[in-house]
Amino acid sequence: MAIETARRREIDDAASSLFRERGYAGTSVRDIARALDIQGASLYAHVSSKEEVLRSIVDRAAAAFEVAADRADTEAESSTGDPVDRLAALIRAHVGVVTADPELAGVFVNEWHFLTGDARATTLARRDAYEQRFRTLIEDGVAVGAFVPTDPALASSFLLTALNGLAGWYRVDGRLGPDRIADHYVDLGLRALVGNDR
Amino acid sequence: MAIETARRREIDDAASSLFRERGYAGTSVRDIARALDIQGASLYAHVSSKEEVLRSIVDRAAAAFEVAADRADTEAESSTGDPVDRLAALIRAHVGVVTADPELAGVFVNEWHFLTGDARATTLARRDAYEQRFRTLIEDGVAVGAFVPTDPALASSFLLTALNGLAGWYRVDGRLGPDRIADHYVDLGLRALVGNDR
DNA sequence: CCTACCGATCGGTAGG
DNA sequence: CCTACCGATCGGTAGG
Repeated sequence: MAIETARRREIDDAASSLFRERGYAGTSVRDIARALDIQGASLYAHVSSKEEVLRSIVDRAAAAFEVAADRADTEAESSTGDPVDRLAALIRAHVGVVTADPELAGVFVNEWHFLTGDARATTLARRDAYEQRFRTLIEDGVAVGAFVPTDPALASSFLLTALNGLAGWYRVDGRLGPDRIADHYVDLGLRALVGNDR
Repeated sequence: MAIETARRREIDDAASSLFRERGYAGTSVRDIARALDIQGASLYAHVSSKEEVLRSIVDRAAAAFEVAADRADTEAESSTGDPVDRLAALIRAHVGVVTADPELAGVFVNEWHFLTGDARATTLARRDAYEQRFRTLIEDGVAVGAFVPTDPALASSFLLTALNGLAGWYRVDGRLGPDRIADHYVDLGLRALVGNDR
């Protein structure tokens, strides 16, 4: 785990915002420094490389999604175990992470592939595992007849890209707040899989 | 309209592939040239700037989506006028464009914001107009009771980001072919909006 | 389409 | 966190 000072976190936050707007490759180390009112070279007092900043952001985002999904799953499963409720909780958790920090989520979704080496491989594995939660849940739901018979891999890709798309267009001062968006996304996502009106 | 020679098109194709993989900012002019086995500077015999290449790709992609949507709309409307059928045709058209040229579509979806000036403004307007097709169709469908009462702007964002997400993960040699994917995406998209099983 | 070259900017280091 | 600096690479031009 990286050392985490207040300044270090300010760097991540400034970088998240820039990476989301202009992309990782389109953002220079000096752009990040300028946002913090320091010299470009001064950034290296806190950070060993530009990629380390991306790594830090992506790691924190991945953890946020995983923690939210873990909590959603235990809560929903302990209450009913119904695949419909569990998927609803998972969708709500995902939307919650995105709306709580759209910069963080946006970088995780769109910029992770600029990572190299182990960080890239590890991130890919975490992304796969996260998507697997959706896929397995859909498989289970189809198996017990809670969901319409559909291709679980395709359905989870459809759903997850829709949820991730939110990280691209969500604005804090938008027309709909996080809860209203979550409600609608749960409705849309479940209806796509459940088929009959509930 | 730009001059279109065979070589010019090869440049676009090589660039599309690179832009989709590494992003516009992460791809150098020399990367594109290398893919064509020429010198970096030689590219400027065919092209006035790196951004012009992006502009050309984005314009062609935008036109492909518009043409496909126009055709889908006239065909579906002339047959029934049913919002469900019209949306099905629109989804199928969109998936068709993406699977026919995922590089072209991927660059349009993810790299258009690197455009500047008029090209950026024009592209933004075309994207808005395209999304408006979905939104209006959903509004109409809700109004006549063909779709579940839902927020049309949110529903169209949900749907369109799911469709665009396909440009990120679709591979020509993947498990499912274009038609199967289109079938499933139509099912998922319609079910999300129609609510009761058909 | 090539060679030769341009100024600007890139990520990063040295030494304080 | 700063100044001063590094080699490499960037998009692009001149002249053939």
